[in-house]
Formats: sequence, structure tokens, C-alpha cells
Amino acid sequence: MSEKPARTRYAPSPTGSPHVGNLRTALFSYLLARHTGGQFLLRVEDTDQTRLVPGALQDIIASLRALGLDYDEGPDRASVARVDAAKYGTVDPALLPEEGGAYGPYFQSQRLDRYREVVDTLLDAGKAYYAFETKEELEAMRAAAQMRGEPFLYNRRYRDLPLAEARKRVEDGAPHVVRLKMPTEGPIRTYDALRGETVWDATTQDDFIILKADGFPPYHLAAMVDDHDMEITHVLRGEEWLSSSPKHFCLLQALGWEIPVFLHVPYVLGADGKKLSKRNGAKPVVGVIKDPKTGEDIPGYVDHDGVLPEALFNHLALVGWSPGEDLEIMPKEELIARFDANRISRSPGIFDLDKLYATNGVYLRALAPEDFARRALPYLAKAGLVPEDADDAAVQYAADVLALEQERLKTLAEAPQATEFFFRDLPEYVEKSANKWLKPQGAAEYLSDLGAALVDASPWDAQTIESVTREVGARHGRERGDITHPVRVAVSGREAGPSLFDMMAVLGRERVLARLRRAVEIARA
RNA sequence: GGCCCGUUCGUCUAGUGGCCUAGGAUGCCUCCCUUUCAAGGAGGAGAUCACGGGUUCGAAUCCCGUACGGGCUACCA
Repeated sequence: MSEKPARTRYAPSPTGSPHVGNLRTALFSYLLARHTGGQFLLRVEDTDQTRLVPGALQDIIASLRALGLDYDEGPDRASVARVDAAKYGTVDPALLPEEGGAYGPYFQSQRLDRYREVVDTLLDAGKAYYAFETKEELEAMRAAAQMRGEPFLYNRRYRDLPLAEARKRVEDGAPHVVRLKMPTEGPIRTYDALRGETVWDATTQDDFIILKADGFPPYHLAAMVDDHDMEITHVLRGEEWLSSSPKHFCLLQALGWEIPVFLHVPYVLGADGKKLSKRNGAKPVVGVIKDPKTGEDIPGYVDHDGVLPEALFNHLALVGWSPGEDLEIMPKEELIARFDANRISRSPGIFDLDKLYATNGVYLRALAPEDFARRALPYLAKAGLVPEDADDAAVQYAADVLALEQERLKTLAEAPQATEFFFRDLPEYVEKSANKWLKPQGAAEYLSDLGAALVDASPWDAQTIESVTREVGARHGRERGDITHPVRVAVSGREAGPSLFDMMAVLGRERVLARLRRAVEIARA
């Protein structure tokens, strides 16, 4: 790929929330634009007004924001305001730029005049024609062909009808569409940046519709016009568009326009190797959560099991692309610096959650403790462990707790489960653990003595707690694990967790003493 | 059915004719570290490079075919 500034775009239709597959295409486009110092645009392909899903637009914009794929040009407050909120839903204005860019509007539904203009030029030049079959008639023709076991191609009935005559019928109110005159024979050559040239036989191609009966253009026309008008240099899109390439190349040629670089990105599949769906991990990546404390947006929060956006970004970039070296952990800036669209894979990849979580663990551990706490806190709040209106002391306590778990978590979503016992009055004792460490002879006495010794241990820090505990343990003839394990279970209810003495230090004297008392009860029961 | 695209460890991938007895990561297993769990460190198992033919002194890499998977074949994108 040339290193000239590339203008790329992500052009979803607002028919649902984007999933990681869509966003990976957006991410590659973004990376290419940033790598070359070009621009990344967002364009909304809303030419099929019947399939609009309210809220999808908000999800698209929020997802891009969450992942850190900021667009240089795209929907702004004014253009979103013009859109019918009943059909599109509303968009949080905070997510929208004031000024969308010089090539707008970035909603196809707001560019209808331009499409008509282009279609008219094609009509005038004799490169397109009006056709008067209705949808029903076409369906009947298709069904008939299928009955005969023949592939269906439109019969081009109106291709040679004189334009003046056709215009007259149109003026008389005849329902109509406009079709492009495709070559009827010979090879059609298309190019894909990853696959090179593909040669198609013109006889397999249809005179496809470039203007629907409702006056809206279909994708084939709208996308090509917009990509041209918006000076898009590299069209990265899903592999499903590969077989429409002949349409696009012929249209562009009929218009005499420069053909951008087309690059068809392979699919991202679910863990089961099937197309992504809600069942196999294609959760929408909708982001931006409110900080329960300040009420501010925490930008970049990604609702994907508590995966950090920077980790998702990193992981997604490596599904279908690699820098060619044994490098895996690369933050955004490095990804931008190293990205090379030519190295995008041609074969589909599976979105592997295990690997995502591993990457996430690396990012989690690399976070400054305060930052980690800030990002994890909303999860504790959501689980009801920290009140929404927590005071400073409670927030500080939660932060201290989280600091102990930082290197153990793979996702933020695990935080409530991992830290729950810190926030309850008493932990839930895991029966198996209690049986193993609290029930045996001598445990009750040991824990009770330890409680007594801890009453005025001072200062209350990990070091002091450790020496007191070891001393009491030694007095009871215990060593190593026999000293720590009963205490661990007594204090947390379970056998696994953070370093024992740090944990006790954070819990505080009152909680520790109460839990030791409870453990003694259990031991004696 | 027709046309098109794809196929390297379970998974993500490196590999563009000899450096490949195929490298890294993840997951799994073992050991070390250690108060537990993680993390970290050291190892291990795991890919006859979909299959079959060619081309070549030499192929995962080039060519052909087959199989399998996928896409398109809409007045959806």
C-alpha cells in the first residue's frame, strides 16, 4: 500500500449494534488512515429506510468512541438533529462533534439529490436506463427461472428503449427503477489489494438497479458516489462485497471516476467457527459508562466482560493481521506505526476470548493502581458491593481492596466475585474450605488466640499482623501453611486470594476480629 | 445450480523456493518461586503446512485438479 495519506471510512448501516467483526474492519481502516497521516471517516448508510433500528446509530457512535476509533469526519450534532428520532433513536450529543467535516452530510439519506444527479448523468450518457418491471414481476420471473433450474438474470427488456420515450412514461407516473448498462460480453477485471486481479465473465453479470422505485439508491450506487465525493482512497469492507466488485468497477468506469483501492477484509468468526452472532460471543461493544462517584463519563469503557478498550483494540488488530514479527502486545500508537494493510490476512479468523482475556490481563497489570481502581469501581457498584453514593472512605477502601486483586484479574467483570468478601459483614464460608481448615482439632483454639493477640497489635499493618500471626501459630506448634490457611479461610471464607497479611491489613482490625470470632463458632459447631 | 473467495498446532498467527527436523502467542500439562490463588521463570505435548498430482537439484511457499468451508446470485447492506 502506498504511504500517501489515505482517506478511509467505516460505513455501517444503522440496522443493529456493531459487533467485533464490524469494528475490526473499522479498526483496520482507522489504522491505515492514522498510519499514513490521512483521515478516517464515519458515514451512515441508511438508504434502506425500512430496516432502521432505533438506537443503532447511538451504538455505532458509542462503540467507535469506546474503542478509541475517533473519526475525523462524520455525523455531527446538526446532521443528527435532522434525522427522524422516532426511526433512528437519539444520540447523546456529547458523543458528537460540533462540526462534521467538509465532505458532508455523512448520512446517505441526506444526499439523495446528489445520487439523482449522478443517475441522471448516467441516463443522459446512455449508460443507464429506466426499467418498468415491478418488484412482483421480477420475483415471478426469478421464480420461473428457478423452476426451470436456470440462473436468473434480468432480461434487459428496457435497455434499448429510447430515453425520451422512457422519460415520458416516467413523467406519466409509471413506477420505475434505473439500471446500469453492464457490458454484455467479455471479461470484467477487478482488483483487490489482497487478492490481486479477478476476472469475471460479463455474461454472468446483471444490469443492476442503481435507483430504486422509492427514489433511494441502493448500496451499489450510494457507496460508490460517496466514496468518490468524499475522496476515499482505500475502501476496506467485508469480504461479502467481493462478488459485487464487478458492479462497482463497471459503475465507476461508466462514471469515468478514479477507482479507489478495494480491500476486502475476511470475516471474524465466533468461537464455534460460525458467523458471529449473539450466541457465540458477538456481544455489542457499546461503551461509555458513568462514573458512579462523579457522574462523569468514563471514556473507553467497553462492555465486553470488562475488557479494557486498549486491550480489545490490541487484540482485534491481531485477528487477521500481524506485524510479521513475534510481537503481540502493542498499544495503539505502536499499532499505528507498524500497521501495513498489505499484511491483512485473506482467510477468516476466530474471535478467541481466551486470548483476549490473556491480553487483557497484561493491560490490567500494567495499569497504575489508581487507574485500575477507577476502572474497576463501576463493576463493584453495579454488583451492589459499593453504594452509588459511596463516601470518600468507602471509595478509598474499595481502591485498597482492588489494589490487592489487580494482578490476579483477567477481566474487570471478575472483580465483584473476587473481592466480594471484603464488602460483606461476614464472608460466605465455602464449606469444603471450612471443613478442611477450621474443623480440625486445635483450629478453634488457634484462631481464638490469634484474635486475642490481634486486639492490640500495633500498628495495624501487614508486617505487624504477620509477625503476630506467626508467633501465635508457632505457640500452637504450627508451621508454614498450617499457620496461614486457617486464618485465610477464617477471614475470607475461601482458600484462594491475595496475600494473607495484606488482605488482613486492608480488611481492618474490626472486620478481622469479627471474622475470627465467626470462624471459631464454625470450628466449634 | 452458477460465479467468486479461502484452507499452517484446538485458537490467533510467522513463513513469499533452500535459514523449516515449520517460529511466536494463547490454551493445556509438568516443574521452580511461594502462606493460597494468580503473576513471573523453566520445560513439555500439540501442525505428515486440507488432499492428490505436477514444476524444480530442492515447495508450506509456484502450477493444475479434488475436497471442505464461506460469500454472492434482492428495488438488504
